[in-house]
Amino acid sequence: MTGYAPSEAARRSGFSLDTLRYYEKIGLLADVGRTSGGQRVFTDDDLGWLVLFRCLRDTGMPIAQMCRYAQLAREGEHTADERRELLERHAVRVEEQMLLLQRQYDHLREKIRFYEQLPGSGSA
Amino acid sequence: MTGYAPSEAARRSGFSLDTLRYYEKIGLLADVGRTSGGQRVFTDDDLGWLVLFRCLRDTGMPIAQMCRYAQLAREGEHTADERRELLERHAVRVEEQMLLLQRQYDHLREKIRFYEQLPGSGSA
DNA sequence: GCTTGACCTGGAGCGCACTCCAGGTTGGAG
DNA sequence: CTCCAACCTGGAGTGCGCTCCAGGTCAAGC
Repeated sequence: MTGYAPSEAARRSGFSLDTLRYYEKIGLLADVGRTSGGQRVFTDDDLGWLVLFRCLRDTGMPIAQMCRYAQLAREGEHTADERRELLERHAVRVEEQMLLLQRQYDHLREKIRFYEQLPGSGSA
Repeated sequence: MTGYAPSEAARRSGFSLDTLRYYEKIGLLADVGRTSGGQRVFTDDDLGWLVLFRCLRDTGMPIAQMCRYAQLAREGEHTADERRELLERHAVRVEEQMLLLQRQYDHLREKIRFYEQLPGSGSA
């Protein structure tokens, strides 16, 4: 049960201090420990959550949906199915996103090739 | 030189009418034709630009950068190199984005597999 | 000629996800 | 004991990219 100072948690998760506080304020990150003086102490478990949030944010999940996921997890084991489904649906959206990104990347590369082969055309 | 009504341009480009007007207002789309009565008429050339903007937006280019690109194109052939470089740098960022997305997608799939194999654990 | 749906303008408003701030507290190093 | 960097709070502000609105105009079909 190692404890991490806010700055350390920020460093490890890649979120800013303000973002960590914000995530706690909106209830995404719950029950973060405190010192007697009121300063936050993040556990390995908190860090695990942050790594998950990093993954979900990087793949474009809205914060509201992450809140829902976290809420379900807090409610206990019986929500495991719903949580899995939520992640599965998200994964499908990510697949679509990846396909679109690949398609548009190909367009972009084609456009660049056009510049390389026919330099100087002013049209779009 | 076919002309398209705003609603048709919106349908073909996937941008909303408001977005088309917005793009014109900020100078991203310039010199859009008008009827004698003041209603917009989009040309195939305009549509070509919109398709490019769609590509750049879908790959995450900020609007300010698209404006810069469009501005350069308007300045003439001598900016072709700069335009190509701008697109190239963007393409590199897109590649990084695709790698990150793939990595985080893999994490997500791993997480889902975990739910499928060990249903019911409450931790993150 | 009249109707009606598509279009026009300038400007305000929105949703998201932070980010910053002022003014005060904490706690480890020396 | 003192110092100062790191931390705390509530709340305001920011940046982006649209999106919506009111109040009016246009133009194609009947």
